[in-house]
Amino acid sequence: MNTISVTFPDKTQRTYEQGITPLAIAESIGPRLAQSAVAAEVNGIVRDLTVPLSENSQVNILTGESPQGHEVLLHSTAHLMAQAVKELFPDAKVTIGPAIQNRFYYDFDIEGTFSEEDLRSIEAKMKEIARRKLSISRKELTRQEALNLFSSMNESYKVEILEAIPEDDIISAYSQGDFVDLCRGPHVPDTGKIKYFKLLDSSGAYWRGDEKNKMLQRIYGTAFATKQGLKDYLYQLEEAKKRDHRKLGKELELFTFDEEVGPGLPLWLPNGTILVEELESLAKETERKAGYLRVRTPHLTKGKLYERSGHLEHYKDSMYPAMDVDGIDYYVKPMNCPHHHKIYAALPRSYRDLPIRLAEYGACYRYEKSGQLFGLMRVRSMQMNDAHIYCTQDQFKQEFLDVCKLYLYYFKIFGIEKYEMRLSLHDPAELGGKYINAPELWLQTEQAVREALQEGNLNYTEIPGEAAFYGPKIDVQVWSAIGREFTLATNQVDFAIPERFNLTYTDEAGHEQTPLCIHRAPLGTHERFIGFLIEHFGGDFPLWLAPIQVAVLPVSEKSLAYAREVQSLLIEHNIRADLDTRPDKIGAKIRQSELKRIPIMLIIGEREARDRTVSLRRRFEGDLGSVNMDTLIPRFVEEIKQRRLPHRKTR
RNA sequence: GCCUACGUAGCUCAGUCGGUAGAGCACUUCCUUGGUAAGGAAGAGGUCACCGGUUCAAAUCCGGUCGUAGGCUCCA
Repeated sequence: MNTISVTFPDKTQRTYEQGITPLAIAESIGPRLAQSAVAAEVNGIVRDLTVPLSENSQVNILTGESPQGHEVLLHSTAHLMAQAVKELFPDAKVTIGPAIQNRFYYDFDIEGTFSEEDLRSIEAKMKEIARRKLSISRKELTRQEALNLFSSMNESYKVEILEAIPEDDIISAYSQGDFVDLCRGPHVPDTGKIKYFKLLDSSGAYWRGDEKNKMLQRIYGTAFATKQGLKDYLYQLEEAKKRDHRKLGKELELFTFDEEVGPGLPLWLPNGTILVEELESLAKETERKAGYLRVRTPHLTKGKLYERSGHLEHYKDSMYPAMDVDGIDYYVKPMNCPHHHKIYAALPRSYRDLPIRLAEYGACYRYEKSGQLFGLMRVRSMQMNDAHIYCTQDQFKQEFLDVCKLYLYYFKIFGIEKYEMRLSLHDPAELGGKYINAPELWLQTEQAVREALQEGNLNYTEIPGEAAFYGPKIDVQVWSAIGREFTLATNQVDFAIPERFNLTYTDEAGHEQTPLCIHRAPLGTHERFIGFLIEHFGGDFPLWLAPIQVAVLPVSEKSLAYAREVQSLLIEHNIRADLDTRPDKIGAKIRQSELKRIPIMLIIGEREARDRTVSLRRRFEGDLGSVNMDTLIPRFVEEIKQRRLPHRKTR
């Protein structure tokens, strides 16, 4: 019998008989490894544990705790669920069931829907099948065999998938007991490997994600290699719910929605308004230093402007319908750009004036489809920290880089560590169609953007074919504590202006030239940004943002007069201070302030009144002892001015 | 927009078989004047989302509308 040499990740080598399976290798290393193995990475490819090895190989036995192993486990759990569904609902047709981040789903075509009880009984059936320890085996089929098999099973979706598989791909099916599924694999060797799982929820999902197709029923679930892993994940989901900006927004009285006002139209309560205005101050201060000029424009505009801008042609579905004013169509604005272009065009411009950076906290209205609305993250009325930079070709790279640096400046202030910049490029094949036909301009600008990013040492990924119709763009993705991904900031280059708005400047030689326009919103919209911040900070805002910065808490009415003095002193120094005059005990007042997540508490009893001091208590730090107000106030003022982050880690 | 679920006091939520509305917190008043996460008592607070239907009788059953949530799709 021939032998082969197997190399392990730690570079050790062992010799085995040719045809040995990774499972047998795992057994030879130790029973515990064999027990927890779910798949094997053979020469860099994740494979089934039961595939025999025919040649010298590098082998990494994967347990369900490795990322690749976890994916296999999740995928196999999806199959287990499909088997359970087929046993309970024989008429259900299976479609696809992939693993996603920490979860899996499977889409079924059934009559009606899955109820909560259905999920429970499916889960119970899954446990039962898992206990049967059915071995999971792979079989490679010819296209015709596969078509015959799935046609005979009446699995029309599988037949449809088969028809779309390219000619030379290997077609494989996995079976466990009576259940057979068309699948590329790999899978765990038997259902007994699947121990710790939970079905999370069900919902509708279109076949192939296309709303023209039939609505299928999707079930989401999760699975882990260990009991603790599952427990931790479910705990994490619970914790994430506590940080949900909609829940915190209510608890901390930041914003509200009202049925009579309308969906997606947030009302900012006084506490939330403080957040909005602090962000505005930050942006105004930053932009003033960066040479931006502030402008203001109306909310209503004639349709003619949006014909010129191209919005009515490309964007009409997302605009509120026109209102008729004296026989002329007027629209509420969905974007500020056309107005800013008009401001640029209002005066003759020389190359000496450029770059011109026009900034506005402009309110916009977009008609989002009702199903898209989501708390503050997706709304119909919004305010953007918008600006448009008009510059020459020569100035473009520097201007673009400066904008990107602005992002980083803001991210540092907010302690945003995880973000991703996505550079969306045009697709040359669609010039003149999806993209305006200016091939040289595209290439030249995209290259300038790349260089700007590289010079700024910014990490980014390139996404071909995702640019706006008028130019390349950078979107900045961030992830909220709940794990939702959001496009917060955007930075776009606009080529469409020259032809549509006739914007010009006079160059050194006295010739008319067309400027480039950069459209940028580093904080995106107030609504989404604050929604994100609420989740990012879990409601514990840094001092400069906290709606109530200081709670003044008198121990009893005897020290109320001095407490009032302290509050006035704080307010004089522009510190937002609340005074708790309720006849509660000090413990209760502290609890209330803690629940409201007020960062600083000043406790004032007779001792403090006598010594003219305060007892300082900070959230997450507790009692910090008695301090003189004269030393305390400059410290608070400085912390606010520098916009320092809280001591505690925010994520 | 589509699928599904949900909508009861300011908030969080009970409410059985259809028989006319409940708790905790918050709020108001009173007692208590206290020392670092809940002192005590009383009171007030509801068109059970809205509209219609079935019924002697609807928070409860049925239909519609509005809103919210989880998805699908799309985006700041």
